[in-house]
Amino acid sequence: MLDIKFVRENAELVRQSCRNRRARVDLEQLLALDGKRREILPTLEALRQERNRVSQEVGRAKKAGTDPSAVFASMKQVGEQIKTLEQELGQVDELLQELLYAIPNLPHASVPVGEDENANELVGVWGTPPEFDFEPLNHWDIGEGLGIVDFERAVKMAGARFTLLKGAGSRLERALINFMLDLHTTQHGYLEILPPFMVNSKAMTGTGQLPKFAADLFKVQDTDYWLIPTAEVPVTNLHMDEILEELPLRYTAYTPCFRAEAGSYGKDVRGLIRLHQFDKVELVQFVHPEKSYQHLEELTSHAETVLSQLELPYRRMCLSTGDMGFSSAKTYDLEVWLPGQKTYREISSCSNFEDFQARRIGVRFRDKGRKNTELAHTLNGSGLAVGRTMVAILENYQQADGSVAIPEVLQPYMGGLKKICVEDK
RNA sequence: GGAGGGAUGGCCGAGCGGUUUAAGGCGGCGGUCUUGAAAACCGUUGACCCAAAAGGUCCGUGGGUUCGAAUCCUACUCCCUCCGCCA
Repeated sequence: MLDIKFVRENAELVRQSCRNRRARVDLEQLLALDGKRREILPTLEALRQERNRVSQEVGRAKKAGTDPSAVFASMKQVGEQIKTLEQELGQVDELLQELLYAIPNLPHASVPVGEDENANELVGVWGTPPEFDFEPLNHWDIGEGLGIVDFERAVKMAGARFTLLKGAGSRLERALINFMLDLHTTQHGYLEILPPFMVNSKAMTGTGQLPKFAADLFKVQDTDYWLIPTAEVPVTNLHMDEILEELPLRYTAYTPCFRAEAGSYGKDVRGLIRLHQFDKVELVQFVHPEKSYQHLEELTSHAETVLSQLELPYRRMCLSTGDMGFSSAKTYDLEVWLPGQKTYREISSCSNFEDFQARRIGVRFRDKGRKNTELAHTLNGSGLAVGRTMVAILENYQQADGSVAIPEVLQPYMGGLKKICVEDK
């Protein structure tokens, strides 16, 4: 959520930003409501001041033994006026809030302006795509060939966009989770969190999934519980309504992620790329506003370290205004090379939300020795999407005989296994 | 699921209709004393709205009663204790 004061004073900038982000927002109504609010407030406060003053007088009179009841009739009217204005203000506030919630974050000046992903900017490319002396397979053919992924049975018990892993596949997933968590906690200074996998509406609103994107989420019937679409939600809400004493704070969390994937019919229907449930290790930071872009570089490099340690070729993109997430001010996507599909695919998304989420969640901090509180900046990034990392390993490490080599750093997590062959299933 | 108890400032905790601009304590900060520290003593110390002052809001959340609500009524949420069930 943007600061209403900022919107008021920079209406044109906000209008342009919404246009660049392809968001339709009724800014005129918002500004009109803001004006109305600022009209009501002084009147209301003057009346309340009057009521406070007279009430004190009544108290004093009663104590002194005189009869104060002469003012009661007129004060009753004041009370009624206050109630009327409060109701009016409440309605204005509610609508104002609703409109404010619908405005996407302001993109950082360095973000390329553009319609969609075609306007994304290539930041850099790392690693060399492997050469094969055979035609590399898709990960679903490799996985099924090895018997470590079962697409059909998962569909029977759950439906489309669900899969299940078996044997060395399950273990590889588990190995990846542990490897990533260990890397971030021991090398990058993150504290591991194991959060709830369901959260309430307030938390979903805090990070920006609600109220606008309910259709992308799964909700538990007859409750206020939503399945988390990413660990970003519980972990960023960790410090709801708190004044932090020390920054930066770095958290990492493994969770499954649940996404309704509404509107993605026909996209990535095969394989492990787009599922209703997938595993992810997330990185979240709470940082000082002056340093949040340094931290974005740092956090992104932490995600990149996972890729480089796994020796997977990847590139970094800076998302354009049209392709960025609603709450983000700047986002880098890391895209891993997939030889079976001969393309780069998103495996991590690292964003600086500046104070957009912090304002909704109420995360502030106080500089040592300072009196005022200030909103913290929040960031997060995938470090990494585990299922897609499995895809990348299957495709990049595939061998002519149908087996898949295990990246060296994962071998300790696989009980020393160097290669998944058909007989290992 | 049943019965009972509770929710007050960073924490503990008083207040149960009118100088509450929320007592007191702990913690934090500043000072006195000390070579330094501790102890002791003195002072100070919530958030939010408002450019600021003045002022206003906030005692779990919403609604109500009243001239006036932390205090009374009401609904909801959450927490605790006991019973039941249970990995």
